[in-house]
Amino acid sequence: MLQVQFLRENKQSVVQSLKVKNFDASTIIDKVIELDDNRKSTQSSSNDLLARANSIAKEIGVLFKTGKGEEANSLKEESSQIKEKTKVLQSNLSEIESEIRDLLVQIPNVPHSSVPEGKSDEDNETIKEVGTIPKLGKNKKPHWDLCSDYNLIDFELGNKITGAGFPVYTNKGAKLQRALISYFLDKNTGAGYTEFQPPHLVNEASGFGTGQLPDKEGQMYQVTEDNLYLIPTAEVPITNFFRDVIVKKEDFPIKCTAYTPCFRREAGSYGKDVRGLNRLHQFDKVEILQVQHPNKSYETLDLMVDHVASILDELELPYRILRLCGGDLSFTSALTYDFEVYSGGQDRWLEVSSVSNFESYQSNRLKLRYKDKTGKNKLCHTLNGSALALPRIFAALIENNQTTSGINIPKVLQEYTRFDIIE
RNA sequence: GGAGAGAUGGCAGAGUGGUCGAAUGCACUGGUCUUGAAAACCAGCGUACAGCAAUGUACCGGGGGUUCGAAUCCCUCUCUCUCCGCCA
Repeated sequence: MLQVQFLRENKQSVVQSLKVKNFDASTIIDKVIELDDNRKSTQSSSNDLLARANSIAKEIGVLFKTGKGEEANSLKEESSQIKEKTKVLQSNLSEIESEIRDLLVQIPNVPHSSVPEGKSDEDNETIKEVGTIPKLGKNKKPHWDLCSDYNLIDFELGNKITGAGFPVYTNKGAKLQRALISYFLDKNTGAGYTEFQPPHLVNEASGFGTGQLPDKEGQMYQVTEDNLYLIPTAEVPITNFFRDVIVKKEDFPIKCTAYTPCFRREAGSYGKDVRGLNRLHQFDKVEILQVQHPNKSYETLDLMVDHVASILDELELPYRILRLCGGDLSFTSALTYDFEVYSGGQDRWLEVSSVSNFESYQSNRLKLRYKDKTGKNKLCHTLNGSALALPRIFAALIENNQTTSGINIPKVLQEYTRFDIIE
């Protein structure tokens, strides 16, 4: 959510920048400012009345103390009239405030100046491509075939006990999964991130804090009996650690990492995108997240990108880094780099990480602030990314490393898996 | 699941109808003192909105009510704790 003050001061540039996201902000900003003017004047007349009512109450107190209670009657009369008036003003005010809020949540975050124009993922800008596309020959298989050949994942069993999109990892598949989680967490903590194990269910307030609620309610699994939601990403619980928090500026940067399963309803997905591990209702992910001073957040974004890249380097997976264009950039992000690995069995790029700077967009909603030099509270910047999402890494690893004699495990994982080949 | 207790500022903890945005202690910040530090002393120290400012208004878990006036009384919701039951 953007701040009204910010919109007032930067209307033209905001409108201009949001064109990159294909969003016409002009009318909505005018409406917000108009409502905010209205808010100010309503609040100020209400405050004047309340001030009078407060002083009447004090006067009456004095009158009663000095035994002149009967002189209070006319004051009481005035006070109850004031009460009528303020009641109306107050209800107008809360209506105006909720209208402003409703409008503000419709305005996406302002994209960073480096965000390229574009309508869809086809317009994303490839800024780096690393590694070589594997040449697998014509006997190559996609991961779903490899999974059944080598007994790594039982999709049918998952269908039986839960449904489509809930795979059962078995044998060396389960071990590889566990190895990846440990390896990712070790890499992240090694880079200074503090490890957390958050709850996998969150309450309504947390859903609002990170913006899943009220709009994207349909994307989350809900436990209605207790009014809790299964997390779609660790970002939700971890970011909400910082809801209503004022951090000390010497604490910057705050770096968190967590492994969690992620639950997504993925309503409306179909086709080759959902085959095998490509898109699941439950999947594992290790997330990294930082809270940073506004002056340093872009420096931090670069560091996070480098960090994710170093993991993919070690896994020896070919990957490319994309700068998302305005049309593909998420609602809340100012700048996002996507990581895609090449999965040789399917011959396609798979998104495995998305690293974003939200600037103060999340912080404003969360009320996550720090005290600046003059003691004023200012909004922090938040950033997060996957390091990394498991299923597509799993898919790319087994597809790219398949040989006629088995699937080779990259060196860096072997101390975690305790085997170097799946036969 | 049953019974009870509670929710106040960063923390601890007073406050049961008026001058309480809230005592006191700790923590924190600045100053005096000191070669330096500690101690002691002095001062400051919640958040939001409006305003150039003085200041005003709101907030004592959330919402509603009674009253001229509510942290304090009433209703309701949420959460936490204790005991019992169940249990990894």
